[in-house]
Amino acid sequence: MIKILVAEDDRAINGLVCTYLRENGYETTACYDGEQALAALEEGAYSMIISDIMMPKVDGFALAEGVRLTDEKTPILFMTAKDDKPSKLYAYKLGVDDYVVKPFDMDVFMLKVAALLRRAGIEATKILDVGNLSMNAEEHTAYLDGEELALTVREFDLLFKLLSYPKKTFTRSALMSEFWDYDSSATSRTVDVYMAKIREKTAACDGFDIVTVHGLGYKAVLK
Amino acid sequence: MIKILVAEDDRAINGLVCTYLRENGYETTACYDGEQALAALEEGAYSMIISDIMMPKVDGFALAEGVRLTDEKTPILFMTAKDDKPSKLYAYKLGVDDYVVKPFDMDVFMLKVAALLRRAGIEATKILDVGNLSMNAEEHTAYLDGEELALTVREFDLLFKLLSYPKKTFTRSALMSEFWDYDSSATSRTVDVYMAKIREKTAACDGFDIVTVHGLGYKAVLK
DNA sequence: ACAATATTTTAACATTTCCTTAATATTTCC
DNA sequence: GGAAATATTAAGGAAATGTTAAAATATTGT
Repeated sequence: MIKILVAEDDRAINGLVCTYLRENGYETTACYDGEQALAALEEGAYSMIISDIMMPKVDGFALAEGVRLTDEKTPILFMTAKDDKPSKLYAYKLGVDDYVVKPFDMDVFMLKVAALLRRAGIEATKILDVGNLSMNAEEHTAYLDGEELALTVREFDLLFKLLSYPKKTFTRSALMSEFWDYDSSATSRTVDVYMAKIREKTAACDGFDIVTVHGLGYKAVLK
Repeated sequence: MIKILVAEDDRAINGLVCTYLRENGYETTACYDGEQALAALEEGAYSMIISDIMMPKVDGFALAEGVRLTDEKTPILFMTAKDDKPSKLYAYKLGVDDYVVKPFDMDVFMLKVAALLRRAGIEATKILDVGNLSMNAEEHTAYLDGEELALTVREFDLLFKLLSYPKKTFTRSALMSEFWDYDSSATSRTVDVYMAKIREKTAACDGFDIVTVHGLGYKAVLK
């Protein structure tokens, strides 16, 4: 059973969204300000968070920021009247997954919800911020202290994967089967060379370390 | 994700149990009487049912009886203040798998839950908490009082195995056939050296002891 | 199509970590 | 007390990983 938290102070819109979600088989919890939402999140586990930006007490940005402190994976969808670029950029920087501008079409909205959930099952968020490093999987770009950090495709994929699941150890074969062609005959030692490369290029990163787990593989640990 | 249904009318106890379960990686649904529990069971599939005996509307016995009409497998664990023999006998007769008497120690309780799931053939949680030691098989990490405890792969595997089946004695050959290559020529004495290592590294653990069973092998006992 | 450039992969050697053994000390069981 | 099992330690060797450079392969620009 998929539980979705809906934070929106306009009760008419909140009710409408919840109704649609329930009709599509989701379980919903309605909150009418950010404070309520944070309280609800402490109570139970949710598969997704849908939130307005402008809300009493705690706004959507603060809510998203609070959630991302402890939870990098749960998809967050913003629905808002603010169609300005700075708000969008700020939202994505906070780790929000998607952004719909009111008024929106409910059918499209439902498709977005489904897509986000699907992706959450497979991959984490598209945007990653770890200390002074920021990665964007959509654009395949990385920024270190605001400066673009040149990473090759393989380097990017490997680093993004490790940082998407901090502390989780990945074996060389797991990484290779994900990023290398099926018929690739490359040695698993190739991964080692990339880790050396990544370590060298991210030496100035202050948010994490690439740690080798002897006998298993590699992991990223936040610090 | 493993979903567990918790049926208990005392909301404080229900909440406590759910919190612990969630902290150990399970998904929980709280019900406050037997009727609610039966309704929830019709709604979705659960890997396990934890229930009080004395509850409003439909009591634990009736709940277990109802479940066993159509479902012989799902483990049922009773937690109750009734420590009388007739109740226990009746419970086991109905097909209840285990029975804990309140008040109970939460760490022992969690191990019981893990053991029941394992016996039912349901892949257990990857998280193990015993006293001040916490192990995560997914991350292959161990924490002692919050500090990371460095364990090699072998050490981790052996300790995790012993703690997964507390009180069960493992022979050296059983452990070696599980964690060593089949063509490994290592002496079974090697296990002894690992036990010494593990004992040394877990000396500050307050939840268990690694005990030698003379002539057989080793086991972990909770304390 | 070609050269220039960038990326990927391999291979060789250096280094580190871990596993195993063996020798000795201690405990358990009869 | 004595035999067998287990505890303890340190050291040699095996295996895994780090590092570097060069070869192989892709990619790009002209």
